[in-house]
Amino acid sequence: MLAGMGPQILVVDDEPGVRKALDRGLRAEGMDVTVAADGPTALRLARTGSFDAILLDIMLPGLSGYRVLEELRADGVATPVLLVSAKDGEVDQADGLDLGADGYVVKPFSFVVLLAQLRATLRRAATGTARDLIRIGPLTIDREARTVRYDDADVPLSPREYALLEVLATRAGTVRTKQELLNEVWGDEWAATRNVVEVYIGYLRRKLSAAGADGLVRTVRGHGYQLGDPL
Amino acid sequence: MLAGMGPQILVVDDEPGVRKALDRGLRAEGMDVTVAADGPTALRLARTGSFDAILLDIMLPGLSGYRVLEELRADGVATPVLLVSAKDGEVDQADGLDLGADGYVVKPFSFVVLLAQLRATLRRAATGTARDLIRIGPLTIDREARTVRYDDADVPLSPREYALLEVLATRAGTVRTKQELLNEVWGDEWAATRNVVEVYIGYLRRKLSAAGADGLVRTVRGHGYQLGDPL
DNA sequence: CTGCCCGCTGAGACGTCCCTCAGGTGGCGG
DNA sequence: CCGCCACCTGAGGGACGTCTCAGCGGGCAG
Repeated sequence: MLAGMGPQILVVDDEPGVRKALDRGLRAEGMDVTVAADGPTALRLARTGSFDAILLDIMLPGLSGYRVLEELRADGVATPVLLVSAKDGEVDQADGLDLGADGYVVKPFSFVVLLAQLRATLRRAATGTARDLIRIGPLTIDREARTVRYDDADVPLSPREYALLEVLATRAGTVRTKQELLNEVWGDEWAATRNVVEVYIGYLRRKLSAAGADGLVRTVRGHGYQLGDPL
Repeated sequence: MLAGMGPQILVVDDEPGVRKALDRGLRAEGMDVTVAADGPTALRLARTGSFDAILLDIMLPGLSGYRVLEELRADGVATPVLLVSAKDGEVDQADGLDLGADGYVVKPFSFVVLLAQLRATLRRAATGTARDLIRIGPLTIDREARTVRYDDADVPLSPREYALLEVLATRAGTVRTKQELLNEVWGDEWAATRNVVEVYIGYLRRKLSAAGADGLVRTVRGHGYQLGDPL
């Protein structure tokens, strides 16, 4: 694999082990990798605008990844950025997506997952497609990565919970009956089942509430459920 | 939502319940839906070429979905087709992907999953991007849907198993050491662990073997593992 | 041929996800 | 105000995914 053939990737991380692993893995995928260990170096390199994507760790000594991203965007550099956040919730005031990030990966990440995100980002950039996001106030649903964020905090959902939330979110403000939800989330041939929907609404509320989102899913007695304010 | 505004979808299924559910669900997403209950009708409608995508059940009375797809492609109709297969393995001689299908959904499907596939298909068609597939002989890995097929049979893998296979497949024919696999599949900060890789290689081999693929993953004693024939 | 060591595999512990069931609670009609 | 019924919730069981461990077997070096 010759240099200059593949997409140019800038990897920014302060841990040498992570840098090395990403370097090797991405090169094996035919990408050209440049590494940086700190914020200022990352900024200087990124400003050249010669990269197709940037993998940016948030926890950096001196200048946080958020700040790097912010400055880049302020300078008009539009290179796609994938934020890499530390394992714990990594609460921060600024919403990375609002700052212009193109995706998140949460440590510890499997390389395959990171690679999928990176490829998706490159593909979007190449074709000029927008990211497939649903935004309802501070709630952000990423339909491609199947992740949910509230106020920049990750909301970990099981597949079923995610599917239920997505269905509710696609028509936020309208009431969906339990039967509709059963059909769309659980499948078609569900003969007269139990109160699965109620239980999962409960799970969803609990997890959303833990992330600070209370009252998002409201019950319309005798009709069904509804996400967010009525239309 | 007015007709004519969204993507035109043709839904072909012989079960009225499924047709109705898909019709409602897709319309709620802003798509324009036309339904057909049998193969000949589907063919007639699809030949008009006025659809953006076709959801095609394989089990159809009279004319199977495979045949419908085959005839369409023979007629030069390039409309993207998503095959919907019955719950069991649905073994068939013809490889749907070879016939020109753009994706698979296995019943019973959650609507959210089907929708994600459909949206991806529409996006690809709109931007002219190719599907992200890895093919190694009769083995097909769909990196977008994270599914694996062997000889047109679905190989169900757990996330870990899939990740391991994908990493092996990205450089088929070359030997990957266990340490590399650990780094790329399990993550970076894995201090001196046990024989996880060996165990998962075992799982992978068992599942691949159950699908008819024997000897795909070979052991290079003292070095690591390798997918397929040496280069 | 023989012993060592790498790799394989079965068993099992542990967590998570999915679903059911049986009460409890609170809204709303009468 | 009272009772019914829709909804909620805690408890629990079964299935699955993930990882560890211990013992076995077979390749390969000596």
